[in-house]
Amino acid sequence: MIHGIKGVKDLLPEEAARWQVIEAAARRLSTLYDYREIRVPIFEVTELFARSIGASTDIVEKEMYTFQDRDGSSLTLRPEATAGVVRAYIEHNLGASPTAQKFFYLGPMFRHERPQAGRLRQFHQYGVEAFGSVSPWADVEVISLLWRFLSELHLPGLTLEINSLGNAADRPVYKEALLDFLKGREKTLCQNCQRRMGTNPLRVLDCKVPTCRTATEEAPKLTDHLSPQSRQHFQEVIGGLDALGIPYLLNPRLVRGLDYYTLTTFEVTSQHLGAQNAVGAGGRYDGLVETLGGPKTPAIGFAVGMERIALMLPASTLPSPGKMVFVAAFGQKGVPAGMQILHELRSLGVQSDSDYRALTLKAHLRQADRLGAAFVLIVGDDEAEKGQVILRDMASKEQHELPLSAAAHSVATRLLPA
RNA sequence: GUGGGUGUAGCUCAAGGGUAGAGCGCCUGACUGUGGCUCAGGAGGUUGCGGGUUCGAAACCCGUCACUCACCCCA
Repeated sequence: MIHGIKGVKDLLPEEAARWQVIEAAARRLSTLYDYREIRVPIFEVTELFARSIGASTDIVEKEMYTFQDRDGSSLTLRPEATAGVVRAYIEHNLGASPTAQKFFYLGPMFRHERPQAGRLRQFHQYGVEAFGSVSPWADVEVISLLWRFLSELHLPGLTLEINSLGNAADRPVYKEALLDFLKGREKTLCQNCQRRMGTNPLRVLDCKVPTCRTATEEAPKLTDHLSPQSRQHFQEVIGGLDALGIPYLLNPRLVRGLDYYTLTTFEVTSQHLGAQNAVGAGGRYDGLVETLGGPKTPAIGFAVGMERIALMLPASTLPSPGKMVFVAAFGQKGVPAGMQILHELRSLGVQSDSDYRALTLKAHLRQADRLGAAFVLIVGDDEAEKGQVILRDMASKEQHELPLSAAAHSVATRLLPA
């Protein structure tokens, strides 16, 4: 038997219904905030991701699905969507538009990691990107949209954490200061952190090992090393969140894994997930458009993991299924008559079904019950000959006869809102 | 890439060397043209796969594959 690829899952109809709720909320709220949908390819030239995400990040070093095209060029299944959106923004010269360019996207991403709870090799993200504004209010808007989206889905136990990484000039200065501090206590750090000192010292702050946490208790804080401009930007973002009543936690240890982030970074976590507890995250990336060959353009965005949201989505947010009509058609003359009614019902916009395998009335009614039909139209040979059908209300068991020609219309007016 | 856990009926799980079981689901009948509920009956298994130990293996050993959780890292 051929089975699916490790870490790549099928969404069966029952679960797809949950996803539709999530996707509908994403589209509705994005539109409400005046973000427009953008659809970019799920694969791009490898270099795009290497340049944007950062050549020395885990994603680029060991997690990308990269393959050779027939002409020998290297292509990669997108591990995230920001790079592709920025590429499209530059390629179509969207920055030339007089209005701010704000986009949202929805779709699959690919990373070759060992699967675990809330982490798959093909996973799905909803995200937004806002180009063109340096204003802290752009940061606030993006965070506000993220928070509203998660709130409207009634996800439990959420925490919003926020930090500033400073601008491109601030970071090297801080990195230096942090390294000086860490060198003094290298021995007390875990193996991982000793390695991180060489690769990405900022991540040492993010370590969960208790001894590392205490060792870095006194570490210089990123927020203390911000330039006045960076500091002011951060203060204004915080002030904006306060003004809108969005609850947050300042976390000076919050460091993000992608190289392109600058200034504001944020992350929403939940206590109701496993070890992979980040529901959504994002930040500002003022240098990325320029890095990829576009005009100097400030930008900010977020991405949320749909699988992680689906894991937490309470049953109460799921809509109840619509009422459907089942046509129980059997016998030489009953079947054609029933199929005619089924066709009419569907033409009138009534959700309806039949079962071509069922040969007896009993079998039909059992199927109707399983499908949760509100009404059943019974058409056997007797009814077909009389030109009548029986309408059965499944809940009350009440039945009455209708003329065959008027049956579909009669049921439609009964079910559809006037 | 590393480590732990688990693989038995369609599903959830028992049986821990001696005849493979339960609940749910499915099928049939009671009800020959009326669903659910009840009752009676029935079908369904190379115990993931390959080897080994043993008179005898679902169980013990080795290998392998799959799933799963965690590390790294991330949404």
